[in-house]
Amino acid sequence: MTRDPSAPTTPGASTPATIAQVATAAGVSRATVSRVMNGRATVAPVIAERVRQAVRDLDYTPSTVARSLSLGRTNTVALVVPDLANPMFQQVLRGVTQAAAVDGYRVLVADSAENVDEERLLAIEARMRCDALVLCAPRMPIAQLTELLPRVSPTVVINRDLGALAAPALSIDYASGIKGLMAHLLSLGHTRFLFLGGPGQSASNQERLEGLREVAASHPGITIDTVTCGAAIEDGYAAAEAVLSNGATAVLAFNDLVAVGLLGRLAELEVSVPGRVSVTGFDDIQFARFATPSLTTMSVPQMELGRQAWAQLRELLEGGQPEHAVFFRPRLEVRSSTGPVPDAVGPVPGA
Amino acid sequence: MTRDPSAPTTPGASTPATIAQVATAAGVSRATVSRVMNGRATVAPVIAERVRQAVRDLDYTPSTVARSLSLGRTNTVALVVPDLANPMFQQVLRGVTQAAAVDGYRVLVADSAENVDEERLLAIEARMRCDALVLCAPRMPIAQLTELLPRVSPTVVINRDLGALAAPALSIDYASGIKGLMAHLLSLGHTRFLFLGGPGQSASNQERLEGLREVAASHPGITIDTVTCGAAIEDGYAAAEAVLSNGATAVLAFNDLVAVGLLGRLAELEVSVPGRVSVTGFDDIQFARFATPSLTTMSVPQMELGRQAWAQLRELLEGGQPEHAVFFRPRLEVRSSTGPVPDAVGPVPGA
DNA sequence: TTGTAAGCGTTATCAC
DNA sequence: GTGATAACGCTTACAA
Repeated sequence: MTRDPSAPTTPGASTPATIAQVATAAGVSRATVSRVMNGRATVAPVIAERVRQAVRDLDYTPSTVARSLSLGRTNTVALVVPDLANPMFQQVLRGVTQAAAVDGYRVLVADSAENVDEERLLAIEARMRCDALVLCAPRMPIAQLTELLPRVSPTVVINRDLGALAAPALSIDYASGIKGLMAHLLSLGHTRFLFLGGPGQSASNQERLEGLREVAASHPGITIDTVTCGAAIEDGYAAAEAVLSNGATAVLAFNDLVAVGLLGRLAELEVSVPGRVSVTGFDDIQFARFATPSLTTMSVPQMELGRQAWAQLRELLEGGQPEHAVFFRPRLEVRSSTGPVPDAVGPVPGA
Repeated sequence: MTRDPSAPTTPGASTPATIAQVATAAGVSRATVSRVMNGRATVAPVIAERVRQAVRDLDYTPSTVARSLSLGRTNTVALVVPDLANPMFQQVLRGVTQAAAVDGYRVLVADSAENVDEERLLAIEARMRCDALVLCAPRMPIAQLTELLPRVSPTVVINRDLGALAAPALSIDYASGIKGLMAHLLSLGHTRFLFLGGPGQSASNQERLEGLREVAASHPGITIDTVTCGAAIEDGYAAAEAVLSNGATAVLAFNDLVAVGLLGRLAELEVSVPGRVSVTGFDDIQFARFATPSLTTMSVPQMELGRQAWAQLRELLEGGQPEHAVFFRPRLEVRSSTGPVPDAVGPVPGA
C-alpha cells in the first residue's frame, strides 16, 4: 500500500477523487461510472445524470496514469532533439505539438543538449513514457541508430537519411539545397566560395559537403574552401575574421543561425554585404527575412516536418504500414544578402 | 482484461518484458526483482546477479506508467504557454527542461495557441499527467486563475503578478522595465513617443501601460501615444506605416519580436534607425543583438525564469513551503537602435 | 441496462 | 534476505 489509508471517503479532501468515490456517491458501480465518463452508449439517462452530478460534486477527473496503465496507451509522444535552442527544432516542436493536439495527444520534449552519448538512453527513457517517438539525432552513429530504432518503435526519424533502415524518415535534401545555393551564387558571377561547416559528425553537414563536392567537380574554374564552424549564432559571429582573411566573395553558412551571427559581426566591422561578400544561410528561420541585409537562404518546411512526423506516427499507431521515406526539397529564397561578385566582368564559365 | 493473453512468456516477443517475466526467468519473486531494479540494499549478491542477467536477456525496462501509478508520482512537469512561437517562451521551456532534467524530471509542453478559453482545461488536463505545473497564462482573467490554481497545485505561475493569490509566482517587473526604457530615451532628448501595445488583455501589457502613465505624469512636456499592435513579428512589420504617420521620434515596441518586425519594414522603406526614429524592444531575445541596427531593449532572464520555476516546484514537491513571489527587474541593454532625437536642441525638461 | 471481477505492471507491507 | 499479497485507479469481458 502506498497511500495514507485514512479518510478515504472525505469528499472535499485535497487528494483527488477516485472513480470508487464517485461510484459510492452516485450509488452505482465503478463500471457504470467508467461507462458514463467514456460516453458509452447504454446507461439509463437517470443513472447517467446521477453519476454526472457526483462527478461535479467531487470535482472528479479520471486519473490519466491509471487509464494509461489499463489501456496500454498514454496519448503522449516524445520529441527528442539535440538542442532546443535551435529555431529549427523549435519549429519542429511546434509542428508536432499542434498536429498531435488535434488528435488528443500531448508532447514530451527531451533535449539531449548535444550530448551524443546520452542520446540513446534519453530516447529509450522518453519512449517509455509515451506511445511513440520523434527522433532528431543528427550525430548518432548509424550503427547505434540501427540498434536503437527497434527498441523505440514506433518512431519517426527526422532530418537524416536512413537508407534502408526500418523506420519512417523525414529528411531534407541538403545536398540539393546547397547546390541550389551554389547555382544562385554562380549565376551572380562568384568563383571563390567559403563553406562554414557545421558539426563535423552531423549527417546533414556531410550531405552539404557532398553537394559541394559535386558542384566543384562540375565547375573546374571555381574554388570552394571549407572551415569548420559550428551551428550556433556565436559560431558565425566568431567566424567573421576567418571569412575576411579567406578572400572568398561568397560565404555559405551551415545554417541561418551561423549566417546571422556572421552578418552581425560583419556589420560591426563595417564590411558591406553583399557589396564585399555575399552570405547565404540554410533553413529559413523566422528571423532570416528580418536580418539586415535580409538573408538569402534555403527554405526548409520546419513546422511541416513536425506535422508530417505526427501524421506518420498516427498512421503507425493505428496499425498502418510505415510510409516510405520522405524527402523535402528546400526552396531557394533570394533576399538581399547575396549580390553580384565585386568587380564582376561576366558570368563564370559553366555557370 | 486488455491484452492478448497468449504467449505471456515468450522472451523475444515484440511486447516489452514485464517484471513477472523477469522474476520467472530468474527464479525469484517480483518483489526481489523490484528491489534489484531500485538498488535496494539487501539482496544476496548471487541472486542480484541472476536477476540482472535475466533483465539483460529479456531487455527489461520497468514500465514507467505502472511505476507512476504505484508511486503516485510521474516524474514529469507540464509547461503551459500561450504561444510556442514566441522566443521568450521557448527560452523558458529550455530553462525548465534543463533544470528539471537534472532532477530526473521530464517536461510536457502544451501550447494553448493563444486560445484563452481553452487554457483552463488545457492546464487541468496537462496537470493530470504530471506532478506539477508551470503556467504562463498572461491573458487569463484573474477570477478564473483564482479558481484554477487550487486545482492544479503545485503550480508556479510565470510572467504575471498574482497579488495575494496562493501560488508561487515568478514575474518580470514590466513597469520598471518600460520606465527604464523611457529614461534612456528621455536622456537622448526625445519628447514624442509611441508605444506599440501588445494584446490588450495581457497582464504584462497593462503593467507596461501603467509604467508609461507614471512617466507621462511626471514629465509634463512629453506625449506618449499608444496604438494596439500585437506580440508577433508580423504585427511590428505591419505597424511601420502607423509609426511613420504618427511623427513620434521614439517607438517603444511591446517586445523584441514586434521591434524586429518594425525594423525590418523600416529598412525596406529606407527609414533611418535611429536617424529618424529610435526603436526599443523588450525581452532581449537572442536575435536582438543581431538585428540591424542591433536592438536597444530590456533584458529579461528568460531561461532563468524557467530554471527558477523548476527550483520552486521542486521545493514544493519535496513538501517545502511556497516561496515568496519573485520579481525580476529587467536590465537595460543599450545598442544601436536608439539615438539622439533628430534636431535635438537639448535635454527635455525634467529628464 | 447494470454489477462483478480480473487484469494492466509496479511498489511496499509484513510475515517467514 | 526473500516471498506472498494488497494496493494504485482505471477498463472491460462476462454474467445477471
